[in-house]
Amino acid sequence: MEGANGYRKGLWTVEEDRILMDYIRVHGKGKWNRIAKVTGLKRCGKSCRLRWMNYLSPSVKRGDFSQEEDDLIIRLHNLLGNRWSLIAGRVPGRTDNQVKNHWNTHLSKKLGIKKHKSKSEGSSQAQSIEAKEAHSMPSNPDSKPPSEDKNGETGPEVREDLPRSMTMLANTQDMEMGTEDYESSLWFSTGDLDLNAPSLMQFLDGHVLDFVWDGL
DNA sequence: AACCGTCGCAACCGCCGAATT
DNA sequence: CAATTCGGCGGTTGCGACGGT
Repeated sequence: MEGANGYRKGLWTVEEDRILMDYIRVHGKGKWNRIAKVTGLKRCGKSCRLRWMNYLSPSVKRGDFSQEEDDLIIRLHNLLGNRWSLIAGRVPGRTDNQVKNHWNTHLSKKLGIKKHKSKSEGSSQAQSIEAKEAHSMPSNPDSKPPSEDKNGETGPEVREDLPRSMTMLANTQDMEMGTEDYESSLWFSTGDLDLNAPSLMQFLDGHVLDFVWDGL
């Protein structure tokens, strides 16, 4: 159970959880590598951080994903690919690990998406779409078709205040989300989508969530 | 009841960029 | 400025739970 460096591995015990929570209550988050020294906990800093972020943090929502969360994740994944931390940042109470697991175990099956083995292919583009479940997406029979937009707007809107790529992003709210459309909607390459660019981050913070919710 | 295969989730690993020394 | 440390991310693995035979 202990690695060569003396750190424990595997599932956390109740006692370990308690020690970690006590530490964070007193010292706050961060300085994860200090925890082992300060508390005697035989866990590396990374493991402590992960345990807190994915399980112990009071902001983490437990339990099944709702249909709304599923739809939101599907749409965000469609936009962002496997940027789990970005996606999770826009699904309240869910962690990147939760979102990633949920995608890999439930949603990718639901959508008929196969994972490729190859690591180099990365991102959502590494995934192929099986035609068998075409038009099953978003698999919620109650979900409103995009055409029933709240404003009754029809057709893509060109936003002149945004770069072209942003406009295209924004217009994805009007996508028909059949599986084939899902595939074809992956219009960007990871190179096109520089998520570290401040403009895009501002865009995401200010816009994406709005239209994502509107589209549900 | 025992065995076996599958599933789902928690945790680990390797890598990278930022911050610090 | 180089080396080291730290925090974060995405991909992958390990294992317990569960269902079928």
